[in-house]
Amino acid sequence: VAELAGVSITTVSFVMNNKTGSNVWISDETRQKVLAAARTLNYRPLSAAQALATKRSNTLAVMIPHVENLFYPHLAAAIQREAEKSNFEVVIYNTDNDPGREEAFLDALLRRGVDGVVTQTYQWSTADIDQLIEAGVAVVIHGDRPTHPFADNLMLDEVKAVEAVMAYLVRQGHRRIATIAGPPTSWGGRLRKKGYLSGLRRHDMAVEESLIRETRFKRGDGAQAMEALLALPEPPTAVFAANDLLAIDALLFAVDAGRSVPEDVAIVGFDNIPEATIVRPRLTTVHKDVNLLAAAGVEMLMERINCDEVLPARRKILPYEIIYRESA
Amino acid sequence: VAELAGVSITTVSFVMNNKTGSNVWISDETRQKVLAAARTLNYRPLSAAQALATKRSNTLAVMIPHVENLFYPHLAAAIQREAEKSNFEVVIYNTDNDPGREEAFLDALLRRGVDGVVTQTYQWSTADIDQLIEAGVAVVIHGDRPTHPFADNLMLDEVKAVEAVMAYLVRQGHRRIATIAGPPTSWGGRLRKKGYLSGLRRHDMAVEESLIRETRFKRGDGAQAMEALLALPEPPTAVFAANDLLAIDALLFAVDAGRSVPEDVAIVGFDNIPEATIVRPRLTTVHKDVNLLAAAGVEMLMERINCDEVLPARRKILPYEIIYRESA
DNA sequence: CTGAAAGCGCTTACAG
DNA sequence: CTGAAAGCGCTTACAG
Repeated sequence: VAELAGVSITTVSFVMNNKTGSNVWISDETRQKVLAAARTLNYRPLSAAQALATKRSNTLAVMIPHVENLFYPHLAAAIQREAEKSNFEVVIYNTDNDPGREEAFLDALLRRGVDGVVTQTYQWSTADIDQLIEAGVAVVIHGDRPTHPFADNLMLDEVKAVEAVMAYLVRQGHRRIATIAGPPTSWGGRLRKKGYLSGLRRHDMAVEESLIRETRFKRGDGAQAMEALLALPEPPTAVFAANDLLAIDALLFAVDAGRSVPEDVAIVGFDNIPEATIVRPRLTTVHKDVNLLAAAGVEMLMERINCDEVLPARRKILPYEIIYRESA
Repeated sequence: VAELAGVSITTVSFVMNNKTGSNVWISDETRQKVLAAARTLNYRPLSAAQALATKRSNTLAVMIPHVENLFYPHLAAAIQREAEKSNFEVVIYNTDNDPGREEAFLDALLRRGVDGVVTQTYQWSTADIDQLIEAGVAVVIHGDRPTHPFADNLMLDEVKAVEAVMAYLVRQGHRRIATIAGPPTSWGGRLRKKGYLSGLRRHDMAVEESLIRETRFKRGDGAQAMEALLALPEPPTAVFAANDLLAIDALLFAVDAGRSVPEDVAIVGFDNIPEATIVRPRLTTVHKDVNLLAAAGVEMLMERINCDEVLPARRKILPYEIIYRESA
């Protein structure tokens, strides 16, 4: 390649990688020559070749379950910024919650030989994760499922967060609290529902099936759920939605239907996406910090990657915070 | 690799790639053997090795200027879905409009040896694009800059779209129309401003500097601009914002300041992002179709990739549509 | 119908 | 301080 400018290809490789370590020394003179040549030739080592030779791709992957929820693009971007600091590339993969696409992602991961992945998945089995681990890829999972002896978990204490929301709602005088729960197939949906249920219990409120609406995490589903809730003979005075997408949907439906929020129904969400401040009234919600998540995730990944043995599972719980705005 | 299951590594490669073409024939028997072995071994060819051997990465890159504008995550996701049909991976790169990150992206592109890229860039020079073309990567650019003899352009007729918006506003009786123009460094900003100006001209309205606010494309900037506009001795009765992010910002500011939209000020945006329907009043805007953009972009890329010579520049203009909602 | 061999562009012991 | 050589895991003429 760039040895057209003086020396051996070995030497070029050494200076490009600053391999001035163990028993390699490059004279300043040749180093300059090489650097100059590289510059004029506009030389850039092909990452595919490097990956092949070193068995390290310097690539991280992140899987996001959908794009329409701004939380995920933001998370992905944050991870990208974070990974750059360690000179890692990141490839972002959107599955739209499609099991087929999750499988395809697993395949792509393995074929590309990424060094690590941070993911949130509905479908992967322990066997799938085994494959990754065996292939030497580090994995951190958002949420607590599936648990795996050699994969890390990264999450908020979502149950506790929702319990705190419930306590707040009760303090506001609410005794009929509904939830728009999201899909039970998602760990987030399950955890948040669990928090709702235990919140009910702690305050001696009965669970009423009609106040629990399971939905997907899709735009539109929140409105539908809210419609059903408002049509109840005895409608709830407050509703906790399992994420902001749903909450905003529900809030808009209520407002457009002529109810006032929070007077007629209080609404609180989860995630704190940017849209939470552009609806009126502004959405009260629990803040899930994308940058914290990204930093912690990449850090855990890096520790695994820069370590020879495969570490046992770790679990990291990040802080949450309730953001009190106008909807509750 | 998987030849532990019978035959030569050549044969494996042949069956994996269905290379049953020119002078290669594989007996059904061996084919089955190989397939079976591959399955039990869970074999997946390493893409890095394939890329190295074939000089083709089967990867597309897309650069997006920011994430906070949902338009771009959506565009990226659409491109990803589209590329999958041709069995291409796509790597998404977010620059946040940072020139340094744009440079880094160029570098990453070249090193990774992507086959094609669709981009929208403020900073790349013709020389930068030359580098890509020479390296054999196909490039399609959103917008019309920089023009390059061997890169394709893909865009709406943004000028005409804005002229249509202006005509509509005039038809509604507006004679004092302002614009929140976005940055003049972006082609979108420039084009849309051009449309605004020519719209003014067509309807014999004078251009008034105080009615033209140049901003970044950042959340918050629209509010600031709207504040200035409303504080004018003679405020505008309508404002065209260069994108929905800005428009929504402006709309919220006006509403929160007690003006009614569109009675006191009409507002129209550009892009038609999902948020446009979650503000009240709902935003009137021009629809820029992400799926069309993605399909056309990937198609142009594929044509270049599957063609031996390098095609001369082409330009594709996509249709736009004004979506009339409540804000104007 | 199938295999041996060279080559893709790098890195890394190993010699000198 | 520097270079020759093997090897990373694939593909692809070329022989047979």
